[in-house]
Amino acid sequence: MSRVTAQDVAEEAGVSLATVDRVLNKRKGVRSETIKKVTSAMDRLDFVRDQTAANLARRRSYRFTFIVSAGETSFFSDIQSEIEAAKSHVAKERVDIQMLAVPPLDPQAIVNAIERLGDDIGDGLALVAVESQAVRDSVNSLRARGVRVVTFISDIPNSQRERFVGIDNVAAGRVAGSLLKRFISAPSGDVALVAGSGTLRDHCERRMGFEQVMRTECQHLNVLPWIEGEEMAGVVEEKLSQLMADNSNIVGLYSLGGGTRGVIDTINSAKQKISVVTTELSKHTRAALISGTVDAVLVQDPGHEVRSAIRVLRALVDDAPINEKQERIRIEIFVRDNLP
Amino acid sequence: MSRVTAQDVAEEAGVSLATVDRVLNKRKGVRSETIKKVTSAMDRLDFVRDQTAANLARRRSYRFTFIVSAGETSFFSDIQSEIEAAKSHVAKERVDIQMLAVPPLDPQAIVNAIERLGDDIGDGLALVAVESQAVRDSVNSLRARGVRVVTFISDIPNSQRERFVGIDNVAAGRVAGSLLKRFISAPSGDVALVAGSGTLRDHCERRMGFEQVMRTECQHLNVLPWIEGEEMAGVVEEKLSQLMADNSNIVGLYSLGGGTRGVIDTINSAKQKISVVTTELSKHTRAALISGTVDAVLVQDPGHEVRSAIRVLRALVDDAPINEKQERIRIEIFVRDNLP
DNA sequence: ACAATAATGATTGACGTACTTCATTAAATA
DNA sequence: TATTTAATGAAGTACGTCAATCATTATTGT
Repeated sequence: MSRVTAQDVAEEAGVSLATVDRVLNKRKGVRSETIKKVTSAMDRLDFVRDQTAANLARRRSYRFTFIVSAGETSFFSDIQSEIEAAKSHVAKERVDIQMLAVPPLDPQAIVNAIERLGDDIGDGLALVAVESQAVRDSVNSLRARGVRVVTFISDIPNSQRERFVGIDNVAAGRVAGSLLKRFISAPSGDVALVAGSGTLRDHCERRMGFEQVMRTECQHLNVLPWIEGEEMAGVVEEKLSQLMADNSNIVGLYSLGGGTRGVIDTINSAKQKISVVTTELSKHTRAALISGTVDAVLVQDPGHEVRSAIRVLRALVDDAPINEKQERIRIEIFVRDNLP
Repeated sequence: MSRVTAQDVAEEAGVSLATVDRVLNKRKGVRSETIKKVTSAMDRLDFVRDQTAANLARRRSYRFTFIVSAGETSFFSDIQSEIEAAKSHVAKERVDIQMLAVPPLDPQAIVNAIERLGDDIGDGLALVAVESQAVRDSVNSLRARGVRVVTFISDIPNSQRERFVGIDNVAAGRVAGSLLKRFISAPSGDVALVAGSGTLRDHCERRMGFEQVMRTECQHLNVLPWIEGEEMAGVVEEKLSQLMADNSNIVGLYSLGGGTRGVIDTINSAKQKISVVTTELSKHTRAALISGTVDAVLVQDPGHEVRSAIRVLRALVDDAPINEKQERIRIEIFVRDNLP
């Protein structure tokens, strides 16, 4: 009925509790045949060590730092509130989380933040990375100090970060492309592309994926030069209305980053029927989905990403296996009818 | 540096550890003003009780039972292997899980299984429900005995189950409808509907959602009488080829349950270009997505559902709050480019 | 065969909370 | 004021594992 304890294993194996403990924690000073006796007893009894008791005894607690962009987009404020929510939740399990918001698109700000934190950074760092050699170096030196590092939402390949928690942005772009391909029923026409900034890796990757599909599978569609909206609704609105005035045959649009509100406003006041795919669930995109202005929204779930980053960091610290299926961040597609 | 303990709270509040404990566990015999002293001390010190230590001291362990359909569909074998995987994972946290597979579509089998288990069912049950008064009664009497019950994948409304872990099937049907609506570029035509069995609540609900959208938004499309495939590829194949022979203008198809393999085989050997939406990620649907036979697949993630059911049961036993966002099961849409 | 070394046993005190018992003090009632 | 009742304190044991210490055996090499 009650659980099998290390004491039970000791009795079954005919050794002392101390020896079982030595085996359990891989300490030296046990003959290999004794180890075998103990492990086989564990198998027979179906022993699983009680992780909670172990953590308690080890007085292990985890301290993780999140460094995120302080951008005023709804996506990053969602991320921040998800971190806050997760923080109070995992506090019960001896996990302590601190969050730092740094100016967006500023590699030096990240480096400085890491510098300033010093050892206070704790056992692990989840970082919304910006591609730059300085950040890469900073990450690598953290790893050398034994701090576990995961990149978060935006990756830095070729660094020693141990894992990337986020979506495959090239694939996201491809999804947008193949959805638009199916949504557009016109035999030919132009497709507009609205992005935030060319300096953001994830935006570039999405664009790449999107154009890949357009080029190879949609010869009947012509992708117009992209609009850089600088994440500001006003700028997007101005540039996009200009583009639509110049091109009367726009049949599709993919908005792959910030500034989606500007896109929606512009399309709403236009007369053409355009198939639209955008990014991020916000008040505006939801309303646009429901009204039919937008056909689909591609999303990465911030809550899932935050919780996943924490679980991954914890597994890294514990040298425990990672549940790949659980930690894969999905590219979610929302249409009007599966809105949460 | 180190965590705040109940002892620290006692000192801060100027009371004894015993009193803090009484407050913490809501035991009686403490004046309300003393309670206030203690809780305010907790706030000041930012105390969070260590759940792991608490569970250890309480010698609380959880025992949950899963009763699932033994159907040979890939979906249920996925579910079963996810339960197995979760089982070994949560064993470390004093959660013990047993799984029972019962013949599908058989209410009596469920009732008998519950009967036979008796108290061995443990603290909670996750049940792939079949609608029937006997099952409803069985669930209700479990609840009366203090066993926490969640329905799983398929719900029994009007029972005393405390929660349903699964997707909104009506919404799933609507998603299929609004995707097909966008995918079909022909100005008019017929739409085929393939289901497993009319006795399955989730299939009926999906059909309802689908027809809702078709009726209200797709007057140009004509939904043909549905095909009941009884979850067998052969039956589906036969009936569907007949249907396609009789109706030369089929432009869309929604396969909402089992037997998807038969659908795919039939379509592959047909010449028409049909827009297709199906359910469940399997070897076959993946291949069909990649080859372009199928345009989109609607999925509920079995791994997420299993883990969610366990977390929910645990929260119910602990009287802890449930993280609604985390536990909402999504209707996932897969196209060729976001396949996991 | 003897010392030197390696392996094992026995014991103990954490870790932070739960829960009980018994003693003590304060407040409410007669 | 005496007496009952309620509130609080003090102390201890338990949960299952970790980790350290010291004593006791086995197992080596010489």
